[in-house]
Amino acid sequence: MDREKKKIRSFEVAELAQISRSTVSRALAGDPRISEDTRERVLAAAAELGYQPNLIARGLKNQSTGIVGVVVTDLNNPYHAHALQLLIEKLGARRLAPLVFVGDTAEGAESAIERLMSYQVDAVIALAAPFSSQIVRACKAGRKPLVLMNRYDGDETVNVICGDSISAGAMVADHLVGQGARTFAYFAGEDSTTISLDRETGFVKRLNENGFALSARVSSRYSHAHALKVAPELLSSGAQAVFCANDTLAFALIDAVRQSPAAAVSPLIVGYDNSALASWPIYDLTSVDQNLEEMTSLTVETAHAIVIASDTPPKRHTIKPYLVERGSTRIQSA
Amino acid sequence: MDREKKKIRSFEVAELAQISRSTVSRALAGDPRISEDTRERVLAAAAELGYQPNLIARGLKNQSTGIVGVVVTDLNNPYHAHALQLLIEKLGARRLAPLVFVGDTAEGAESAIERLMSYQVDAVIALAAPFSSQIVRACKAGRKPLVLMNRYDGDETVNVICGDSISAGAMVADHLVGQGARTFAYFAGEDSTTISLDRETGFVKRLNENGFALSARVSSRYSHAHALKVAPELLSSGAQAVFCANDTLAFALIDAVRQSPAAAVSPLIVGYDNSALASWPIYDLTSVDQNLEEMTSLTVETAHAIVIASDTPPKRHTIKPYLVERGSTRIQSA
DNA sequence: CCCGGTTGTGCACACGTGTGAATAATGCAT
DNA sequence: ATGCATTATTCACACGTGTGCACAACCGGG
Repeated sequence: MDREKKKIRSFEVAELAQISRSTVSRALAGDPRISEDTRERVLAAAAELGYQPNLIARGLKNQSTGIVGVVVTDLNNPYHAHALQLLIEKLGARRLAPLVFVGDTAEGAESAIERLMSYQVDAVIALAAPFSSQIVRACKAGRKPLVLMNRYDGDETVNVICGDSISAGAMVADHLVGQGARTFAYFAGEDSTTISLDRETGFVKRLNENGFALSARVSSRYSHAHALKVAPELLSSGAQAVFCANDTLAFALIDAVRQSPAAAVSPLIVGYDNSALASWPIYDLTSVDQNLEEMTSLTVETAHAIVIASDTPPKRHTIKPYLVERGSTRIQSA
Repeated sequence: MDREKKKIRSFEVAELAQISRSTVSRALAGDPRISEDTRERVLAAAAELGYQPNLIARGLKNQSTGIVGVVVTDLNNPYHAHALQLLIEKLGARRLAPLVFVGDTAEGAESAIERLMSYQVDAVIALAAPFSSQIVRACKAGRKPLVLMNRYDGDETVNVICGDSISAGAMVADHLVGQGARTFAYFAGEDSTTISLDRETGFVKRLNENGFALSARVSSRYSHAHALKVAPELLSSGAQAVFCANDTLAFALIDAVRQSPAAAVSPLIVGYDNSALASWPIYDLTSVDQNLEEMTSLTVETAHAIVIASDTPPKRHTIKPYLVERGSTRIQSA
């Protein structure tokens, strides 16, 4: 074996191809000024040595590293984990590399951004992150383009890719009314982000248009245990249908119904995120699918456009979600 | 506002502090040759300008970027997602930055490693990745130190941090015997990795030592849907206790019992990974906890040691898992 | 023969940092 | 005053790459 091949720089390739280093660089970049036969010779030499360009050096010279910072909050939430996976895959397809940080607290997010700056990332993607105001401020201070996914901020100068929560709420209202429900409740999450509120307002607005109103509203932290504790309060309202801000809340609500000593008939229940668990027969939960596939595609596409041309004007996109109907909103046979 | 602060290099700091650039570098690095008052002046200037060193340039010069490549397979598996989150947090605490790639296929893993090489990562962490042989080969070719987490390979030259699957299997056997079970089955996963097999051999060995044997064995892919389909075959064996290679398989088995028309008594069931869902009342599953907290700590510690001193000899560590007992292995009152 | 145009290649610099070697500054004893 | 030791600072180079500009080679037409 070639025990001592230590480092293979463009210099070694040039040496083997009997040619200057600049020509190697141009040949690999596809510069038309290089003749066809020398290009072939360079490619052969590069392949033989297994040359891989040093992207750190290239990044220093080009002032563009091809690294994209990704800030995420809680990977224990399967929805975030799935989104991150899709982002990583789609970034990779465009030859971008994701530097991932967890910012689950305000100062954590801020320090994550600072470190991303030090690594000269070409752009930052913030994934459903609270503390968006800190992130926006930090990115603006460092002149780094920012793409907010599923979070939006008043600022008009940042890119935003967002689900259409208002029409999702309306869609759910229509579905529940169509299934025959007449009294409605909303199981809210703790966060006061615009996105989360939009789901509720879209829901309530469409209910009103159909001549109905919200008869109960309970909010909980986004944990199964806590949601399970407050769910009985919601059930005591006797609403025939409940829209939950989150699949986790919906699962807890279903569990609460099952634990309830009075074997009352379950309300119709709709969740949000269409996580894997929703399709399991034990829950069989009707849920709103945010179309993460398309959302992440658009996010990466936007980030890529910025990396290519840094003067790309900020875009604001909206993704249409769709409803996946399952057993939890089917009229009970009994 | 300082609209045109454009770039702040160490040069600008030197200029403000009326001093040379080298002195700035040494002052920030804590070189004892720098006098105390000039150091203070440098720190003040750096703070005033908000100077953040360019880690790309530093990486080029020092031949050490502080970037660690992380290869993961499936973030939709909550166990992997949780592990990744812990890894990211602990790497950050040691001022290392994770460049994350998904290698869910053999050639995907290989290309991920190649890209990591191009970015001159200081080390590679492979997280429960199949195709470990390709990864080991690629890292060896690029002279990159590798830490395998929860996967091990015959190769003695790579670092390995692994759960003690054999003793976990024994622990489960003891627990089930103690709960009064007399006939046993194993619900296996599809993969033929040593780790997965060790769980079974540890289990069977301890059963034998106690005078029992395995009466049934069924294997399935690691998806809820597929496991649900093959579960009845396992149930038909009539075993009083089932050890599952995975929480996912255990959940599917529980679902299968519930769907079963013959309202037979459920066997005692034990899972593996202690995922969040296991603690939900609806499953209340006894499960083996691999102690991810400690496992990720040790993984990062090992990677860090390599970054500091690249001649650190390869270590092989084993983490003791523990059993979390819940309702699924409690003797039924009925 | 000379000159302008075309084509292919090489020289030298820049990106921002860390660091060995050299230099200036200072104290101290001769 | 001068030589020597110690200290504080600066000079210049290296890391590996891309690229503007100069330059060589060649060719054809006047």
